[in-house]
Amino acid sequence: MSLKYAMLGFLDMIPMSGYDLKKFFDSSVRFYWTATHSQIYRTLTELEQEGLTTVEVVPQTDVPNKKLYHITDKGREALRVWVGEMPELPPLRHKLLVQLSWADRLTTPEIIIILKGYGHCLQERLALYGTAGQRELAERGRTPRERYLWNALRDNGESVYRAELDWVNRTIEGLEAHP
Amino acid sequence: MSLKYAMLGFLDMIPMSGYDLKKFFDSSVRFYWTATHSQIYRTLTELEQEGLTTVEVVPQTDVPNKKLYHITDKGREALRVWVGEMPELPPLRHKLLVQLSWADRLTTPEIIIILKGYGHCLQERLALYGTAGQRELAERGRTPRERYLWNALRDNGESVYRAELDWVNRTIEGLEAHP
DNA sequence: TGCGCCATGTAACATGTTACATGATTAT
DNA sequence: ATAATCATGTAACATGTTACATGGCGCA
Repeated sequence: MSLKYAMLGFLDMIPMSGYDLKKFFDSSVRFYWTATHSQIYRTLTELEQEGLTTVEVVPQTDVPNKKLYHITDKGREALRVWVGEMPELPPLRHKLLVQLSWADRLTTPEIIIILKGYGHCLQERLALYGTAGQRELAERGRTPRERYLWNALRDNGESVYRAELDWVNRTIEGLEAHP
Repeated sequence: MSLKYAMLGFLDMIPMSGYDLKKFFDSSVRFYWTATHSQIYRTLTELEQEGLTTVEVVPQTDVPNKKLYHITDKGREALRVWVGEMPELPPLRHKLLVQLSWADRLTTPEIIIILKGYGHCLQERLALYGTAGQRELAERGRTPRERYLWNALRDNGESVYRAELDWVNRTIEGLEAHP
């Protein structure tokens, strides 16, 4: 369900096409929700059928036509209700941790290589959070409170990834004592 | 794919039924992978078709018959290979963060209620990590290194959830300055 | 009398991924 | 030449959830 409302939120900022939505997902929400273009086009059709959006076809010269999706009042109301729902812990599906569960089949250096690989991914992600582009995104919020919330989202990602990076380093150190 | 190998790992400890597997998932792996019984039975059929397991039907009196799944040599080899794969960041799908993205539609007290609700979930989860049962689980590892790894898994969960809990409290404090 | 444990499964649905499919324009 | 950008979509598949279906035993 979250995808639907993530999309509605974007459409409530400004009407856009599936192609535009994909770009927004890749550039801003990438860190806590992802979607492929197949999923986005499918979901746009559903949103329209449910009356949460309407479509406007914009003819363009030279480039293909664009279908601009506008949120309806019903869509805005549905979004408001969903945003107020009680949250739960996201169901974790952490491949690395499953691998480590059964990693006693590998040598210690092999396990360390895997952990280092994961640490490298974490560092890349953290570097992205630090870029100017990501900081500016939060400044596009429409009210001071929205800007505060968007910065809090970045803070969440940074904190969690940093905690995992510390854990990776701790775990490698401990492993070196297990030959 | 992870589910398949999470199951193979359990079957390599001791042959068991789908019912047993479900209990193991609920009691030990629950924190970083989950599965419903439908999924487990479906996957067991697949594992058998791929020759990674064999089945032994154990007649029982009074209770329904049991199908014990045994891992094969091919299964053990497939597990070893999978465990050595290079890890990636798990794709995050964090409903709370999507909600917060669009939460400017709510009043500040409403947002704080949601954050507090999430903080409550985190505390419950952290309390589980601290119980004796969870500590003992790690002690069932078959080698010192496996016990070390299983404790590291618990450490990962604890660290990440604690980081999120700190973030929740920080964010609530900051929000109280935004009326 | 009703609930939880034991133990299996199927069916329908929702969600997410990958590959297939088209086709013009612009930059290297 | 060839790749990227713009812009749409479908088909097949993989994965995950919920509801339906059965049936005996032991406990409160």
